[in-house]
Amino acid sequence: MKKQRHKTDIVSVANLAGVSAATVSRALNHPDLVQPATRKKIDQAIRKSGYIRNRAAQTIHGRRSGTIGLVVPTVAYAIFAELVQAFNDAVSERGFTLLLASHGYDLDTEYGLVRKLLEHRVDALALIGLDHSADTYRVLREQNVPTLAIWNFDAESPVSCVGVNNAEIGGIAADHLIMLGHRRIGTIFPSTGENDRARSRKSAAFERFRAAEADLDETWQIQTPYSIAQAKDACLDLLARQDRPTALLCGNDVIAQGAIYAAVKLGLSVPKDISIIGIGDFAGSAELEPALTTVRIPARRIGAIAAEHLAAAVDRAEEDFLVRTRFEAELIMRATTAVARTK
Amino acid sequence: MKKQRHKTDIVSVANLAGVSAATVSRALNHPDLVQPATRKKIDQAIRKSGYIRNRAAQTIHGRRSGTIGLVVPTVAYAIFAELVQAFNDAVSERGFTLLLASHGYDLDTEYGLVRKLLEHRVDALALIGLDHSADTYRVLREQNVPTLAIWNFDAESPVSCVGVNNAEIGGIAADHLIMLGHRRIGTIFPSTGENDRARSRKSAAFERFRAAEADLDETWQIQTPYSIAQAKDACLDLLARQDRPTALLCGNDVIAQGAIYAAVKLGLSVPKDISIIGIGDFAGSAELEPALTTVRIPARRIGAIAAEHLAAAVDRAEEDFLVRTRFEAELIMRATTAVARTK
DNA sequence: AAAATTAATGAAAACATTTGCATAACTATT
DNA sequence: AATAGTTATGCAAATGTTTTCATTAATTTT
Repeated sequence: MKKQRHKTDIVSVANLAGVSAATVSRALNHPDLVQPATRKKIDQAIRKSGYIRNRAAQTIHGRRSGTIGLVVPTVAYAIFAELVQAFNDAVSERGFTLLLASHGYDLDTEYGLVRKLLEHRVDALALIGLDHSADTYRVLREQNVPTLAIWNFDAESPVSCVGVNNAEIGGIAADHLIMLGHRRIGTIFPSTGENDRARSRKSAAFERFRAAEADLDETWQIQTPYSIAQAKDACLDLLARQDRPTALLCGNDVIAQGAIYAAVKLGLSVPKDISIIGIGDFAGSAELEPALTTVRIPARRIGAIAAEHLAAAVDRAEEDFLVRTRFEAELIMRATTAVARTK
Repeated sequence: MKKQRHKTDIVSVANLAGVSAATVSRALNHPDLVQPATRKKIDQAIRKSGYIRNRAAQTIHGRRSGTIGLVVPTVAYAIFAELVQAFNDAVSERGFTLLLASHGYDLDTEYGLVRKLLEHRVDALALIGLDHSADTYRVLREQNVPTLAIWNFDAESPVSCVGVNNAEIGGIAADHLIMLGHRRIGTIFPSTGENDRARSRKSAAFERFRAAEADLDETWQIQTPYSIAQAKDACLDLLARQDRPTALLCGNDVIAQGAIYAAVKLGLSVPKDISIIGIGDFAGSAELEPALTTVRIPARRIGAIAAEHLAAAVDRAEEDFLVRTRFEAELIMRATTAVARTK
């Protein structure tokens, strides 16, 4: 065989089956409208010719593209991997395919990605958080594609959202440390410039700490990206000092993991010498030794519900899609926090 | 404003700019063919109308769809998250968008996903490993879409591949343990039924162990999915026994991580009481305490090169795309393995 | 058995774009 | 100044589907 490229489109299938293209189309989309006998002929023709429908042609005709876009900061770290998986599972179960894009925490890049996904005529679009450029919000409004912000809940969000209240989460984590008697507190957060999740958590936590008149020594407040290696590194410096905090609030579990490793490496006992609390409760956090105390964000459920909302909006062809679903965060007390020792 | 849905297609832009649709198309695709002045008018019209090109229409016309498909078993665990990220970065950099699908280690599901991606007319397609159903291989051959298997290298692979030799990797890991004097060996692998990576590693390792006349007590060989929690669980049983191996070879770093936690939890010292070696060298493995000895698979580089190959194949519109790139695996000695104690 | 209804199929228009060919308006050459 | 060559643009065909409308065939009703 020379070139198998004898374009196998719907009319070649129709010819092979001895029917019209319209009938083939119907056999595929509304099988009940075509006689079983013809359907069988068509099935055989399809099988024989190795025909695969052209989704682009359907899309152009005005049908759904059958794709849903998801834009995340990154998928490399556990933070979003679980979410992506859950979202993809749910979306896929409903017959959609996922278009994935990641911007590395840069909101201008994100705008470009959103445009690209819109060029592909995604039927719906999910973003992470509510921090997005004005351009992004504008284009989403103009195109009127069902859009949903995943991860944080905000009763006044300009677009639909499914997630948790990050300020509350920061509060929960802070309260836990305060309740255990900690008054010398260190925090490790990523840059909060273009990350509303981290920003809300951090400022809420600081508020509580200040109200409790905790010592928030400047040098105990570190900034590091979401990376185990970098968090561990940063913590090695902090924890090696004689004058260190008694508790560490970490922006998320990845950072907390780094912090724990740093402590173990330095021979410090967690939680006796230092209490550590994370945020997220990612896969693996429960298995850490010692097991991580953290505030659980139900990533899988959030991802699944988000997908469900969007798929439903597409199916119902909703004009003005707007839902806001709030998930409750929950303190998961494990083994990395303990009552503060009186110094 | 009532409904912004005054379909803003290329002709409405053309009208607004006072030119023909063809000219607008050219301004977008071959800017050098249209006069700067007209280009400017068109730019303004586009800006004003909020026009976003319809990729589906281009695709249908025979142009590239601008998408590349990636089918993975899962993205939830660190195993593939890094790879997906690297692949996506590289693909995106070259102007493509990623269509992601995951099948949860089920090759029939995988076939369905591949078909779906082909319906979307992906310009190229990447799969993980070389274990795929006959249907999958057939449809890929028929459609003649540049396809590439990521993760393992095989000089006789039926499709292009970029990766490592998993048998070699299994050998490297086994040799390391043997060289350290271990003769009582436990292994923890996932089900090798539909996973050629694990299968190759495992059988190669067993070969070496047998050649060294190691004790491979049946009850020391465990099967568990790629999950920290389940691996830890399984290891708790194994390591609690009086009669336990002196070294553990883990199917990958995720499993190894679970094994380490199990050992720590039982108060065993790694590597004094038990040596543990992983495979993969995922993000975070170096930071573990104790740091994990493992065989490095350069996931990021593999993902990037894979994307590069595919993008190039698309750009050159290659008829018969076939490349095979081998990456060398490398033993990374860290702190979880040590010389076997004479019992 | 004729008329009316229903079921199955086909012809053709529509979808949003790209591109080959044709045309018109310049610019350069003699 | 007439001709040839170039450049910028428009027209219309083509891409692979779906769907409306029309037509024919089969079935039911009278």
